[in-house]
Parts: sequence; structure tokens; C-alpha cells
Amino acid sequence: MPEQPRAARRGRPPEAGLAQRRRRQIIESAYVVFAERGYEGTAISDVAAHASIGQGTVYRYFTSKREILDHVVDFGIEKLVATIEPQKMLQLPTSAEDLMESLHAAASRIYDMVEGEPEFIRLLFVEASAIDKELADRLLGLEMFAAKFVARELRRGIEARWIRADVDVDVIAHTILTLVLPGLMRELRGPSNAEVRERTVAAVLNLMMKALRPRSLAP
Amino acid sequence: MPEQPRAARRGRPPEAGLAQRRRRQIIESAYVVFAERGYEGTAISDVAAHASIGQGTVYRYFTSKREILDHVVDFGIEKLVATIEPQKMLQLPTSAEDLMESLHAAASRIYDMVEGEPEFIRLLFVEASAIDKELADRLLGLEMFAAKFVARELRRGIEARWIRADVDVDVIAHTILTLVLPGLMRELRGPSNAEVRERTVAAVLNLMMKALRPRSLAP
Amino acid sequence: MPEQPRAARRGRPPEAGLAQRRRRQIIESAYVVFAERGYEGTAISDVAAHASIGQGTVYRYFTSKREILDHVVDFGIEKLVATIEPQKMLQLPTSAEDLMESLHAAASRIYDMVEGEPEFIRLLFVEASAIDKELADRLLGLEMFAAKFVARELRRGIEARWIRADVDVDVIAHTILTLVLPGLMRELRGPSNAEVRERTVAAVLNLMMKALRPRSLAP
Amino acid sequence: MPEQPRAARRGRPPEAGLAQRRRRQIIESAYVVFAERGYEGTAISDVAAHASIGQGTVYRYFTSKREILDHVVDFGIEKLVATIEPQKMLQLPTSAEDLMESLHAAASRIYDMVEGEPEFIRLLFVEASAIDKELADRLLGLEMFAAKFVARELRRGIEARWIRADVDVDVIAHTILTLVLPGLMRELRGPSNAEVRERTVAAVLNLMMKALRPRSLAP
DNA sequence: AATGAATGAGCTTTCATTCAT
DNA sequence: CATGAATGAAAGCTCATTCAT
Repeated sequence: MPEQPRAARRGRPPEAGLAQRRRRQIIESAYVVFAERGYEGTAISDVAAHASIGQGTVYRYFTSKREILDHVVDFGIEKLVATIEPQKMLQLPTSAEDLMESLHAAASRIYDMVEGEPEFIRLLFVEASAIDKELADRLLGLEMFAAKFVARELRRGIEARWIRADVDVDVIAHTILTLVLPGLMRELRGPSNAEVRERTVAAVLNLMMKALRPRSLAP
Repeated sequence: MPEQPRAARRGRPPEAGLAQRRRRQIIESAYVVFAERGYEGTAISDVAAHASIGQGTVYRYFTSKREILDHVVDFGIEKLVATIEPQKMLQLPTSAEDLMESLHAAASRIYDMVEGEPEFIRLLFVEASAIDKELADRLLGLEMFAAKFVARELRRGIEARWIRADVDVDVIAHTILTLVLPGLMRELRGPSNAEVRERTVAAVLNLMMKALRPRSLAP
Repeated sequence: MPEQPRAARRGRPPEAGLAQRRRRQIIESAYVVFAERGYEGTAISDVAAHASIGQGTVYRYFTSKREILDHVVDFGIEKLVATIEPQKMLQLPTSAEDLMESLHAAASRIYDMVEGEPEFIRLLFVEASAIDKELADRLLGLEMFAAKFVARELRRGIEARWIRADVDVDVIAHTILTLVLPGLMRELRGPSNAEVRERTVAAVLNLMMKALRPRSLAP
Repeated sequence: MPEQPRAARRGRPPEAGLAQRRRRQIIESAYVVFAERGYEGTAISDVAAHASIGQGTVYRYFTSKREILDHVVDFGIEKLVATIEPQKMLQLPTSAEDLMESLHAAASRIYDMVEGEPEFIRLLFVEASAIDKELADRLLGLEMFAAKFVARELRRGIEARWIRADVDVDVIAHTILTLVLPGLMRELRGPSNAEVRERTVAAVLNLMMKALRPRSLAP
């Protein structure tokens, strides 16, 4: 059935998807300038200028500056999740080495991203959290989700005997996720150093291996 | 002590330390209201009101709102350092157990403080960091200083053979310091739970022990 | 006089009255939303939405929001005049009773309308007048026109001796027209009360009768 | 007792009454510019400029533009009441002539004021009423209060037999108060005319006399 | 002819900072 | 020294109007 406009469709046809594109355009611009100058330090006019549109236009697509931040955070989370490529982790690890390798790969990808966009973490974890608790909670929620995932792997590892039985999986899952943080922080400070970075990841994962593997499996 | 009238002010200058006291008073008030409402959400008049002084007076002791934040951060760092009571750590540990005990005690003190002033971490690490990089760097500097301290202990431990020789002390020192973070984050979310908290600290330190102790010493 | 189409437009000219109909449609929508939310409180987009047309279309038929108000006022005046049904008054009264009866009937019709559309008076006399003097003057002009009409009747009444000779007809004509006002005002305040309303009209007209009729005719 | 400041009163003494003066100053400026350009047509900066103060200062004394309007209305009502000099009416009338004389005097004073400040009525009754019902109600309340006052006089007149017994005092009280309106309206249109004005008041009051006096007292 | 996307002027309101007293 | 009154720059947001399609 060809597009049969009902009742003499008059006037300029509303370009489908335009709203989606404009929203995206604004969110991306906001992402950039928020990261650069911070949320409070950014005026809507800055966002509009960066997107090369009028300030008024911004308000055609978002009802408030705050709403834009919400979407910027979602955008950031999407980006973060995409970076980690969780689907790559779906091949269940069958040994501590496997698990560590997965984590190593994920950590590397995160480092790569942060290297490319050093303001990313700042915007997402610092800036957004400073605005209000709801946003901070959203990020914590993300961490909790990931921790549950890791905890499940750990439990499987215990059952399969490639992880010590006395490990408090819930606590350690959170801990593992936090282990990249000190490296990330250092990354944020300035030009990163590939060697230091590799050493950091290696040392931390090595430590985890030592701690998690049952003695019987130790070399 | 009679109140020395102005005009023909002879003798001892009135209260050399008054300026210091005023500054302190303002910083403490700012600390409270910044923690409560955030830096951007706080007006200078709020600070002045909390300190029971006029707004103008604030500007006799600080040149800008921003400068006050600097001092609030310093104040917070002092508090944090005092909480950790580093002098208690000066008795050098002579075993992994010793070191872990020290860290356990420090972690407990930090948890206690956060429990008492949950907005503390938020102000120091989130709010302040969001304002500008220089403040974030100051906090990172604190961490680096502490990490150096821990690294030295680790190195001593290796020499004394109660820590494995293949530990990358610089990296692990940072890592150790970060290990309390996930617990702290959870703490910030709501009413803390003594049992969960103890379990977290125990699990993490246990993990460290396992990882750091040479095999020969393991039970 | 045929309408000469520019650019060889042959065949039936497309809807000569369409413009008229569109204008009418817009004015009626504007009348409704202006009455509901006030002139300043109404956006052109509200008018367009109520008329189920695009905002741009509004500007094909009117050059400005202000111009629409002009027409809304005219529309309101028309409605008011139609309500009063002046043609019914063309049967010249031949006694004070006649005149009063006419006025009574007119007053009743006005009350009925206000009861049905309580925002009517507000829009016409309050809202519009607040915008600019020219609009207020237009309403005053209406009143003056009506007053002239009433004055003529009064003069006829004096000649025919059913009205006192010493009545200042010009002044009293205006006065008569204003006499319904206090009732109308009360009507605007809330749910009207048929009994109060009837009493009001009766009292006022009774008073007029007493005042206008020559003593010789008084019972 | 000389001013004994408690506890070393320091700093510039807060000038007593300044707030009152500033508020008054702002209200009077607002009264002028609101009357001139209307409430919606006036920006706070206009009010501030007219009062020769900064915009920010306005907000030290009022929390919103709307609050200013409230006070302007109160100011207008005060002015109106002061104009009518109700205390002059406290000598109870003892005849219809007395009452009419009182009303005549009051009407004259109102006309005088309107002549001096033609925008007065517009601001108070048109502009303010257009903003919201609460303000309109405040004005209606004023009228109701005055009407009660007049009604009481009328009732006394009936008892004293200088007013007909069959007068519906409540209705007529409202009516009397409205009788000046048409004159006022005309007054608003342009340069007033003393002769027309006198004639208007005379005619209306004469009519009232005729209508209210019992036949037995008529000449 | 009709549309709705785009725009920027202009609004109210906040607040860091200055300064007369 | 201390004060709080004064200020104006700057922010978020609205909407009458324009114009490409």
C-alpha cells in the first residue's frame, strides 16, 4: 500500500527522524561542552553554539538544561558499555586465566577510550554525580549490574574449582571492578604512558590471580 | 583582659590571631553548607549566615568564593588525614598481618567518619573535583603521597621476606588504597550496615594477604 | 467586477471565500483560548492548535498576534450586539413600561450569555482593555452608540409625556446602560443565582421607573 | 536609656526604615510604569530605572514581579479610599438631600483624582483584574464593603421615612456605587470637561433622589 | 497554500562582588 | 573592622515571527 496521506496532507512534510537527529546532535554537543566546562559552567547558549543552532532550538527538543544532562549521562553510559563490549564476555571463562584475560581486555578497551577522551570519566563520574544523587545512583546501578555479572562468574569458578572456595564473591566482584580505578585516575592527569598502563593492569590482574586461585592449582 | 579601645592604639596589636580565627570560622561554615547544598548551590550569603557574620566580612578574609572552596578542600584533607591517624602507622609492620591490621584499622576509621558525615566524601571527591582540575589534582596528590608511603612498606616487606618478591609495589600500593572505595560508595548510598562493612573490609584484606604473602609463609 | 487573477489562472478560482473562512476559524479559536488563558497567557501555537492548523498558517491570515486580538474584539462585539437583539427594540416603546420591558428583556439576554460564557465579559472588557487604549475606546464607542439610541427613546418619551421633562437624557441614557454592570460583576464571581439576578434587574428598573415617570402619571 | 548596643554592635548600623522607604519607592515607581505601559508590558528593569536603582535591588525588597503588583494594587486602593475620605461621611445623613450631598462630594473627589491621574482607574480596575481573579476579587471586595455602608444608610433612611419603604436597599446600594462609572469612563477617554462632569453627577443624583424619596415628601 | 522548524530578542530572577557608612 | 545595601552581568527559558520546503 503506497503512502496514502489521509485527508489532503498539506504543507511541508514533517521530516521523519529529524527530531531524533536533532536530539542526538544536541546531546553530542552537550557532551562535549559539559565535559569541557562542566555542567554548571556551561550555558545553554554554549551548547547551541557548539551545535550551530539557535538557543531556542535547543528548547524545541528538550524541556530543560537538566533534561539534557540526563540524556548526556545515558549517552555516556551507552558509550561506556559499548566500549567494554560485554558480548565478547559471553564466552564463559573456564579458568582463572580466562577470566583474567577477559578482564584484561575490557580494562584495555576502557583505557583506550579514556585516552581518547580523557574528560569522559570526569563528566560521567564526577560532574554528573555532583549534580544530584539520582544521577550518581544511575552510575552506581551500572556498577552493581556489572558486579553481579562478575560475581556469577566467580561462583562458577568456585564450583569448577578454579577459584578458591573461601572467596566472598559478592565483595570481590565489586573489588575487581574498582581495581582499574587508580589507573584511570592517573590516566586523567595527563598524557598517559603505555608502559605504565600495561604494568598497572598486569600487576593488578596478577595479584587477583594469586589471590583467587586455589593453592592446589598454583604453579 | 581588657578590651583595648581603638584610636591611640598602643601596645599589643589586638588579636594577631583574630584573622586566623575568622578564616577558620568561615571555612568551617563553608564546609558545612557546601557539603549540604553543594558548591554551586550555595550562596555566599548562606556561608555568612551560617557563620553568623555579614556577607561583606567574608570578603575581608577571602577574595572569592572559589578561594574559599580551596581552603575547604584543604580543611577536608586535614580532616581525612587526621582521621587516618598516620602517626599510628609509624610503628613499622613486621609481617603481612601487621600491615593488614594497620590498613584494617585505617579503613575502619574512614568508614566511621563517612558514617558520621556522609556528605564528606561527596564534597571532597565529587563536588570539589567537579569544580576544577586543580582541586582534583590536589586530591590525587594526597593519594599519591599515601601510595608512596604504602609502597615503602611493601618494599620493606619484600626485603624482610614477608611479601612476595614479584609484587609490583608501586602499582599495588595504589591498588591497596583504592580497595576501600567500593565499600565507601555503598556507604554513601544510604544507612550503612555494620555487618556488610566488616565483611567487605575483611574480604578485601584477606584477598590482599593471599596475594602478597610468599607461598612459603602461607599456612 | 471580476477578480483578475495574476498569472493566467484559469478555471474556477479556488475558493474565494476560503480566506474568509480561515480567518473566521482562527478568530473563533483565538476567542476561546484568549478567554480561557488571557491574551498574554496565550501563545500563537495555542491558537493554531485549537484551530487544528499550523502556526505558520496563522500568519498567512493575520500579520500579528495583536491584529488577531483586534478581530477577536470585533467578534465579541458582534456577539454582544447579536445577543441584545437590537431589532427587537425597533418597536418603539410608547410608555415607560414599554421601555422598561425592552430593557428588562435585553438585560436578561445579556445575563444569560454571561452565564453561559462567563469569560466573555472578562475577555472583552478587562483583557482587551488592558492591552491598549484603542481597544478600550472601541468598547466605549459601542456604549456611546447604544446610549445615543436610548437617549433618542427618552427624548421621544418626554415629547410623548410619559417621561418627566426635566430629565437630562444624554446623561441618563449612559446611566441606564451602566445599571446592569454591578449585577454582571457579581455574576462573574461565581455560580450565579437566578433569584438574586431577577431581584437586581427588577429593583433597578423599578428605580428607573420611579425616577423617570412624571408625577402626574404615577399611581 | 541611651542606645546600648548589646554585644559590641559592629558594622554599619542597618538604617531603620530604609526597607520601608525602598519598598515604597519601588511601589510608587511600579505604579507609574504599570499605569503607563501595563503590567505585562513593563519589565522589572523599567521599574528599576524609574526608581533609579539597579534591577537587583528590586529583588531585595520583593520576591517577584507579581508581588509588586499586589502591593501596587493595595497602594491604589489606599489612594482611592483616601480620596473618598470616608470619615467625612460619618456624619450620618438625615435626609435624602444629605445623602446625595455626601455622594456628590465623594463623586467629585473621585473625578478630581481621575482627572489628575487618568491611568489610575485603568491600572486598578482593568490592568489588575486582567492579571488574575484574586486581584479582581480584592477590588470587588472593596466595592462590597462600600455597598454595605451605603445600604446601612439607606435602611436608616427608610426607618426615618426620608426614603421610600419599597426600595431594595442591597441592590440599590450597589447600583448607586456604579452610577459614577459611565462618567468615569468618559473621563478616561481624554481631556475632561468640567461642565459635562457636573451635569453628569447632578443628573444622576437627581434621578436617585426622585427614585428614592417617598411621594409624600416630594415637592 | 500550508506547515512546523528555527530563531533571537527579551523576560524574570539569582548572586558574587563592591563599597559607603 | 564589619556590615548589609546595592548592583549588573549572566543565566534559563518563552514565544512571536520568519521561511525553506
